[in-house]
Amino acid sequence: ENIFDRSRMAPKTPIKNEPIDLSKQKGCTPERNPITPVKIIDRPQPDPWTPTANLKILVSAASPDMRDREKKKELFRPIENSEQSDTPDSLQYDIVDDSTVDEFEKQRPSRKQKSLGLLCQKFLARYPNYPLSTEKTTISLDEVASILGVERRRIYDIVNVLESLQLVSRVAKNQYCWHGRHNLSQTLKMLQDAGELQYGELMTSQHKELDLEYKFGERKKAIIPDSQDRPLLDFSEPDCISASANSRKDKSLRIMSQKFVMLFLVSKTKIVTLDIAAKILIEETQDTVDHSKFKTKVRRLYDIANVLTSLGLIKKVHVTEERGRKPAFKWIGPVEFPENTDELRGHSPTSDPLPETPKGACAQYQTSATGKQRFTRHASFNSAQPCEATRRKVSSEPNSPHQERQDENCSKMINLASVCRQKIEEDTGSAKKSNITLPVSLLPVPGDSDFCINPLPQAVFPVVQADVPSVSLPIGISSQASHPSMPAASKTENGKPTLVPSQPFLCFPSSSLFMLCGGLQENNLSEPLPTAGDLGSRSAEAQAAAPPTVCQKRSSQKCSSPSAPGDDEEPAAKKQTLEHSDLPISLVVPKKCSESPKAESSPGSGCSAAVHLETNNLDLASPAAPETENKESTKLLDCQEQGKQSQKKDPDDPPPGNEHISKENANQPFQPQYLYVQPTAGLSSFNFLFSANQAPGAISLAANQLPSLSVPCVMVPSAALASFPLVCSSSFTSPLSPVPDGSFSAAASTNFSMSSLASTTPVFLSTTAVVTPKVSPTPSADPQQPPHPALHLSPVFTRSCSAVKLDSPVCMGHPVTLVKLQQPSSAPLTPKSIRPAHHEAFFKTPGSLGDPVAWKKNEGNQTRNASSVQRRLEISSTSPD
DNA sequence: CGCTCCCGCCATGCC
DNA sequence: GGCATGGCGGGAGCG
Repeated sequence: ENIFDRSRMAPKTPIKNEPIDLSKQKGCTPERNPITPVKIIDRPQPDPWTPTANLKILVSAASPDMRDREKKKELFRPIENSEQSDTPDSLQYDIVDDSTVDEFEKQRPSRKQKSLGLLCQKFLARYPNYPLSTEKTTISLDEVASILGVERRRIYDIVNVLESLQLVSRVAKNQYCWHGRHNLSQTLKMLQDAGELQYGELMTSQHKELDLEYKFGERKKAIIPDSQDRPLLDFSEPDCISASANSRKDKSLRIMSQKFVMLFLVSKTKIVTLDIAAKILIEETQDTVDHSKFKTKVRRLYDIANVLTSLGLIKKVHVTEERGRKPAFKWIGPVEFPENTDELRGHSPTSDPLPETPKGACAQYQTSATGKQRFTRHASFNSAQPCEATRRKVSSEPNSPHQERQDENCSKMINLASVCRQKIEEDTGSAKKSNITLPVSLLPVPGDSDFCINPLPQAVFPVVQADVPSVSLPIGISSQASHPSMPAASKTENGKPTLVPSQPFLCFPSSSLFMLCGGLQENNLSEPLPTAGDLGSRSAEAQAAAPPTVCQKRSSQKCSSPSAPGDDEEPAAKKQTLEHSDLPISLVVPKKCSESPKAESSPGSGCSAAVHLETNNLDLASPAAPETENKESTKLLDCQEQGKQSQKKDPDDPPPGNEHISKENANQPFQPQYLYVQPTAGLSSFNFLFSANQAPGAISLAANQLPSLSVPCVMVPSAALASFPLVCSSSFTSPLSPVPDGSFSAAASTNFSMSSLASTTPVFLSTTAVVTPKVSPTPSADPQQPPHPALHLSPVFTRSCSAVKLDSPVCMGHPVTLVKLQQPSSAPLTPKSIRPAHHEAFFKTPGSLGDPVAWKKNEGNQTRNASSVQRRLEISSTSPD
């Protein structure tokens, strides 16, 4: 009763201050009153009588029904706020006073009730997820604001995020059109593609790297390739197209939202920590990031995250790292977007992404963009925005057909994707740069050959011939299971690349995939190794080739083939463990591991030291030492992969006991092994993998440097590898001591096993991706190390190595994960060093590749276009810090 | 005390 | 100048 009184009285006096215990109230009345206007809540002291107030009241009065509905819905909604439902204060309150319209505020509904997330839910509750195509729902910002009882500003926050996913589109001033989720998957797909381009490399390393990087200071640059490229972008302006000016700023929330989503889509683990996201999103970069800026970004991310959470696309989780627990969000939305064929389809140069794409916008977009500057992925991405901006200008016209707009958007996005593709293609073709990840689309089906044919072949062959891939490493990919060996050819489902038995090489288009199994033809198939799982999480499909026999088919699926004995998955464990939802996830593994000495065991190689280093990071899983390794190794990467798998299986639940699984895997002696060759300059885009299976001898290159000709190899876009942890192992046969990596590698952990053979043979491993990440850390950790360049695998390097060293020890590149280099680089060879050396190798080597032509062409550009890796290297080298 | 993130000031741009 | 948008960051709520 008291309450009532107050309320009544209240209207005139600002009572709000009074703290009333809502909880009490709640109890009182269930909802009786439908009518109460929700809002008004806090209206401040200002008199109730203000014009606005009246307006609001009127509005609310006008649509009580709606309100009710909304309320109810809210109540029912589970969401995180579920608790609130228990204590639905605000709502309840309203109800309570139904009698009093004024209701002034019920006292403040706790902060939670005013949260953007809840507000967004309310907002979403008003509109159907899948509206009939026929009906077009327009949203009036003012109306919604008043109904929901919030200021418009808040509505903008929601709408901007929704707009980034195309759930709504702006029709005119103050008006938005509700599209619902019909296009959501398409949008996500586009974002995913764009994300791969943009952040593909990152993915792999993801957490670790990022962490590391920033820990060390290098951070973003290294991480984000684009930034380097494009100078301008950032928010600043993309020059977009046609038009007009775009106000850059404006869309930042939208852009941020898209980028944020992209990060999830690209992330293997599907978990993105806020700080990492913030760092990545702060494009600018390099410099220090001012703390304030960072904070601001984080605030914005919370805003976005709240909306995405309401949409059911992400959920909050915590990641436990070395440093402690960090807030993070996990993607719980759709992961795969099957339908779009476009992507898959290839990228014919000309092809538009979508046939349907409406007009010109796209075309314009592309052209303009292209013309203006080289695209950077980033740029491209941004540029899209501008378009929107443009559109917006126009928007004021109510007339404009919504549909078109939407289409435009879509088309824009698509265009972006296409543009990116093109760009990539170009690069690829030219063999320039790099490592950039190729979008999946790039490699179409085998049939398409465009892709394969052009670029690949050339590049490939030469390489082989020229020298062997210098580095061949057998790599074991932790991932999935091991398969029994299989013939080379395999392909993936979608037409991903395939191996043709006859052919020596495989091309994998997408970054996603990866499993490779090299079948060695003659070489010694002898033991075919099982292939690895795919790395690419999502891509399970992608797969690999396996040694003859077994795997051929795995095509699409991950390799889950039977072969994998239970383990399915990736043995590797990442250190992280994901917990389902709530639980915190621990990314980190015990640090100790790093120290773990076990690894050292590798016998004889001169390089042992080097190995060790790596080992730390990597787990070696050798059959022999599975056990030891297992533990740690498991930790490593699994998360990612497992996560993926799990996702596939169960999105929500992480695979049951990642660790367990991983262990199992670990146990298994074999992991697929591949040899990885780093991309040479010319080839930069691709990575070559050779099957590890082969007998060491065979592979080892024994005699010639080129032993391999016969060996089949797979080319993988660097990006793809990025995802992998890396891998190498020479023979499975004798494992070196496995060394678990203490560090967690976020992404990729892999197990390596070095076999004795390895010892004899020199192996270099490194993933490009890996490298990158490392780099940053490295420097920090170690002072620059001039030495080591080798790892790179640059062909040249390799060659030399091979020639010289064949017998020698193995040098491994780091796996991505490695984060830390805790170890002092005891070994000279350590991967760390990789970077610096690279440069030279990179640049100089062209010849080595074998693909002279391409190479040359590119050369000029190359510098500019240096692959991301290169860039990184450069950067790092250049700026140590 | 730190994580969240609400709130609203104020800049930007268009009309 | 007014209005629509939305960047931004102070500082409060909450655990």
